[in-house]
Amino acid sequence: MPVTAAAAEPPVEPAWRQRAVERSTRAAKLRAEQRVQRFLESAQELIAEKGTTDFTVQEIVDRSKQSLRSFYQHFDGKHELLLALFEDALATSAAEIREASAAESDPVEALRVAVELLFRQSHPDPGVQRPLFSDFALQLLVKHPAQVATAHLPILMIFSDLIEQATEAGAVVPGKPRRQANLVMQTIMFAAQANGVPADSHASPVTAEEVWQFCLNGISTASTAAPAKASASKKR
Amino acid sequence: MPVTAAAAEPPVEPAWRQRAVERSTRAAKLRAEQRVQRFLESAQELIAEKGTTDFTVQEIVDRSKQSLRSFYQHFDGKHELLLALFEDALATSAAEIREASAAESDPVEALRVAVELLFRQSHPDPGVQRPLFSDFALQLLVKHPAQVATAHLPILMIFSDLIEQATEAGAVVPGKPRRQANLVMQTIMFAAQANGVPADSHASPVTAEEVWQFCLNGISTASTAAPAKASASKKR
DNA sequence: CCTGCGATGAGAATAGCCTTCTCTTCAGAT
DNA sequence: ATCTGAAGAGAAGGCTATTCTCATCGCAGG
Repeated sequence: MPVTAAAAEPPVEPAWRQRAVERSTRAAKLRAEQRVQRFLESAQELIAEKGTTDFTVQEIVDRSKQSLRSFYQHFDGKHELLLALFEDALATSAAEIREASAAESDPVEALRVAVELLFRQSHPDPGVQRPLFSDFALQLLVKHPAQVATAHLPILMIFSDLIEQATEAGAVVPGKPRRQANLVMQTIMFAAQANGVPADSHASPVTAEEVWQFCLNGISTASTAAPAKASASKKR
Repeated sequence: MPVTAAAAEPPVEPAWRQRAVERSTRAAKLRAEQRVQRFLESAQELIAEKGTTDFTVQEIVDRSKQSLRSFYQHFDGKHELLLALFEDALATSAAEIREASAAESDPVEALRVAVELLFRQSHPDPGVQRPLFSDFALQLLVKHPAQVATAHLPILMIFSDLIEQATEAGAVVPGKPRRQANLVMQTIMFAAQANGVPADSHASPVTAEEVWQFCLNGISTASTAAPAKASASKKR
């Protein structure tokens, strides 16, 4: 078994060689990225058109005028492609939320704006489907929770920040912003998702306003430290 | 085209014939139910063993010592079977919750018990997997929300009742119990589900206690009617 | 110009599933 | 005893993702 040559040996590796290789490589990398981009765009078109992530790999390939061979050269599989789109969508979403909430001076208002915007974004709107937020996100939640957590991170951070600011402003009692943000985020996203469709007639969908009130109250006194030996009811 | 004979004609339909047919039928129905039962039990065993709903129909068939032919005679497909198990599981869950909470005299305590029990039940425990609550439930949520709503109904009722009682006891301010119950239920179930696995190391799972506090506060002042022109922050 | 190599295209082949179909067999009702 | 409908056995169909084969193509180095 020979010693690993290309692992970590800058001293014996002539710099010119590296540069040469790098130059050779750059062009190829660019082409590859363009191909990847075409796959991604085709996939997004299909999602927009079919309102589902149930298209076939073949469809992506056909639409992007490329080949299966190439697809699997660039992606580990359909799953990886969807994951890429998913993270992208959430990052975009996060950016929008951050921007919208930054426009508010009052911390509580900022939080409210963020909550309502996220609610709308997560809502299965008739007209503009967002299968990446429903379809795929839930699948992912079961099979690869860690990836979901990663993808949620940007949004989580925003809410964490907003809650912290609201706390500092004295609008809500101190708690653990990160954990509170977690609960708030999940409540919003799932409530929007689960109540998006009429389902049974006797249950009208939950509104953004309701979710907002629920969450605001929810974090207003979230005591987490107390061991609470079932004596929670008589605290204070 | 002959007139429909067996549709709805009690007057011309001799009673003895009905009884005769009924008698003929009963035995067959029993046998059918036994077969269905065997399928269901085999499926549950598989779920318990594999911790997933990803078993094949063939496996169910083999284990139950029956045939594919028979399986599709009794179920519309794998989906229907899972749905049956799902509803059953939730109904059982509901019964447990109702029983546990009924043991508490204080309405708030009763609600707390219910929340924590549902949380535990929805939690992907290492050891006792409950794929019906995660795996399948989420799939269903995307494709057949109405069926999920139906299956959730029993549990929803319980929480609705509990909240109402707590309200009457003056423990929480009046709101819309049904809608509040909806939010509470979803928050609990999804929080348990999403935070069951470690995911990323920097985020320790949410605890039952946290969820309880969050929900209790959440419904403690859920004003839904007021247009709330951002004046919410200065309540009381 | 030529040559070799890695990336592509085109599409066949593989594999895993659910679901349906055909052909028998069998149990129970009349 | 016969007839009918349910059930067993297993092949066949259909749909996908994924892999494999072979022919091309673009391009950097000789």
